[in-house]
Amino acid sequence: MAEVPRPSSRPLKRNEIRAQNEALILRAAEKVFAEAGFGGATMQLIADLAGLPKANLHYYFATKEELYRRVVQDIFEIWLQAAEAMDGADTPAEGLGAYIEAKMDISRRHPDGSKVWASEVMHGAPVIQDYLETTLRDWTRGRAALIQRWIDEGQMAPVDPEHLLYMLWATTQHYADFGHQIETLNAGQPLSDAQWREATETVKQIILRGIGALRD
Amino acid sequence: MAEVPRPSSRPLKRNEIRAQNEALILRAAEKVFAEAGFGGATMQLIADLAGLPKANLHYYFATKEELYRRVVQDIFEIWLQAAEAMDGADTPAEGLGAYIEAKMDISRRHPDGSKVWASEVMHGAPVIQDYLETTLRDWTRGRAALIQRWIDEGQMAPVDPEHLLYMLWATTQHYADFGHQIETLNAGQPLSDAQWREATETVKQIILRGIGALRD
DNA sequence: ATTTTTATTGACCAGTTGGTCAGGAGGTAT
DNA sequence: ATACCTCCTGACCAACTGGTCAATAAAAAT
Repeated sequence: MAEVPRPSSRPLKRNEIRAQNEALILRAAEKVFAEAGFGGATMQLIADLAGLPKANLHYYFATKEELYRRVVQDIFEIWLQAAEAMDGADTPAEGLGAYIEAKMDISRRHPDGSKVWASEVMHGAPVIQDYLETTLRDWTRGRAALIQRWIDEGQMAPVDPEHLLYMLWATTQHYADFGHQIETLNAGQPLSDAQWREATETVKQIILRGIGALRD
Repeated sequence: MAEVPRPSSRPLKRNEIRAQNEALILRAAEKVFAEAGFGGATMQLIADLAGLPKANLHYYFATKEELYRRVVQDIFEIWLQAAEAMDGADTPAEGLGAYIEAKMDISRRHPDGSKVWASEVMHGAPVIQDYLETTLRDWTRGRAALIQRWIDEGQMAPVDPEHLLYMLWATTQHYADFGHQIETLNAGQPLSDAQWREATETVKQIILRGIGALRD
């Protein structure tokens, strides 16, 4: 594995050193955890990818699990932020369309984070169970209520809001989590800009039409 | 972990012993691989769950990887078989509807296998890459052609067939792979019969309507 | 009955892993 | 300058892992 280069090499202040090394380690950890899973990842691999001695990792992150937890939290934060695209929209087509676009964009830009999250949930969420039960549950309830409002207003068909949300998550995250499979079926090539656009449009079209949010 | 009991305890012929122990080990392995990932799974854990000494596992499966490969192949076979539900259908509503139902059923009955597959693909398909490039690629091409035929016949809207397939996989498998998350959001309870039916119907409705395969 | 093949298992091993630690280097404040 | 705090790292270790093996039991074939 090639090392991740440091952004620059001018003299560093202490604040910067900490911030920079943590970021460096987190980036390497995200990749290694995504590729090998928690159990398959080793601190040595992460250290090599970050270009630091293993002992240095333990200086910034006491345990492998602490490092892992940070990686999982980071992707969760990114998703929460993307969810804001859904608020402030008047119509389902607008709100859900923007949410789909935001999540597809994240799948493209943070495939490793998505995989780590998927892996964590698949294994029973041993380290982020509390997030599921608090933040995620609240978030889901709120958005389900928003969707229900749209249904009550006659702006979309009466579908179960939670299952609709699951469908959005499943479909968008699939492009990150199963990216390798998609790439293999795409003649071994990563999706091009145009293909990502087509994927996003297809997903939007099928779902928005499927819930009767498109006038046609 | 509690042991998986042997089906019966009458005197066994050699054929039966082999078949029974392999099945016993495979079932335990599927569960452990699903819960811990390949790297996190240990032969000792699998042995304990199967109720056999670890050395006995190595008698039937030479290496951990060989055992793992068998687990992955098994779920793949199950999915291929389910795909036949799609053939012989005259309309997209019929064919895709049956396929969705079959895949939802598998997600419910074989959640562990689905997770192992997902994990394998997420980590770059190190042991089943050839399957992706041969069987899966051929299968996908064939079904995409079938969908394209439906489009050409005017039986459904012109959506990209491959992205539609990805959407079917993503949505149905999500109920297995992210089952823990769904359960957590469902007040910690597994989905009931009625909830599984509602999930299946919601998925079918949104997708079939989304591709214009439902007359309404 | 005896030989041969298959199945079983406790004990063992070499390699790897997460994590520790003492000692030193390098900024920062006084 | 010097005392102090943060940062760095090679060497080390106890625990665990996949896998081996020789000895034994059980069944099948002769």
